[in-house]
Amino acid sequence: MDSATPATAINTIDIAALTWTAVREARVIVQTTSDVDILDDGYRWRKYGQKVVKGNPNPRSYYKCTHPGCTVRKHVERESNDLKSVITTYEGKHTHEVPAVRHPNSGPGVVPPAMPQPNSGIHRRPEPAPGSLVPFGGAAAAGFGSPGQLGQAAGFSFRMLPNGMVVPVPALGILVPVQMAGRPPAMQGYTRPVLHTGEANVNPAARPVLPAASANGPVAYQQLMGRLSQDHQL
DNA sequence: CGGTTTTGACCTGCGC
DNA sequence: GCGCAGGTCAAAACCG
Repeated sequence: MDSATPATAINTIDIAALTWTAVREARVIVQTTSDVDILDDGYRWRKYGQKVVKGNPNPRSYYKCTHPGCTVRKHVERESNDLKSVITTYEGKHTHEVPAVRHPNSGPGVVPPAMPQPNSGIHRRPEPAPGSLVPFGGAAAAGFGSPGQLGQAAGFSFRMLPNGMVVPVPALGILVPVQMAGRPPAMQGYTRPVLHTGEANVNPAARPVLPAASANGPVAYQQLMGRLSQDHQL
């Protein structure tokens, strides 16, 4: 039994790297500190596979966006040395709006809620991880969508860095829309960047300037995607 | 009944 | 050329 509330503490989220290939494929890696594996980003995902990767006893789960025609995929895995750390890798760009069932009034330019309601979540069941996981329906929603649950932590912490770069994220959220300098479109041979928050793998010279964007609240992933797309004129 | 999750097998690519 | 690892697909089962 948890000593704390069942609500997950989403402390930090790092969009650590993104890779743009010649085929307009976006890769965004998000690292979160959470008890739940899945980040409820408002889209609907269907799990299509699970695999144990070398060097990590925790299985990696593969998800596809369930929207017709949308080929966006994401992988979710936990760090072997930190079960609280969840790494979500998004590949591709959504060709549709967030299937939100709650804010039909959200127009362009409007920042949609970071997290939809538990009901509009992604999956019905959490993965039977050895840890004390809670159904992301409630946990994710509580963590992301309820400011009161986590205080300032309710906001997202976004970090976009050149692939393979790591930056320790402060407690407060920061949005960093930084363009990728580019990386060889090595889809197959792509190697996941090191994703350890707090690790000193950062090249100071390459660190982007971080605008204070967290004050306004959380930022949805899809907005992030959209921003990236605009930056790259996809 | 529809949609999603689970699990195993198969295929492809890379490294040695 | 062989082996290893990663990623994807397909079929069956389960839940709402």
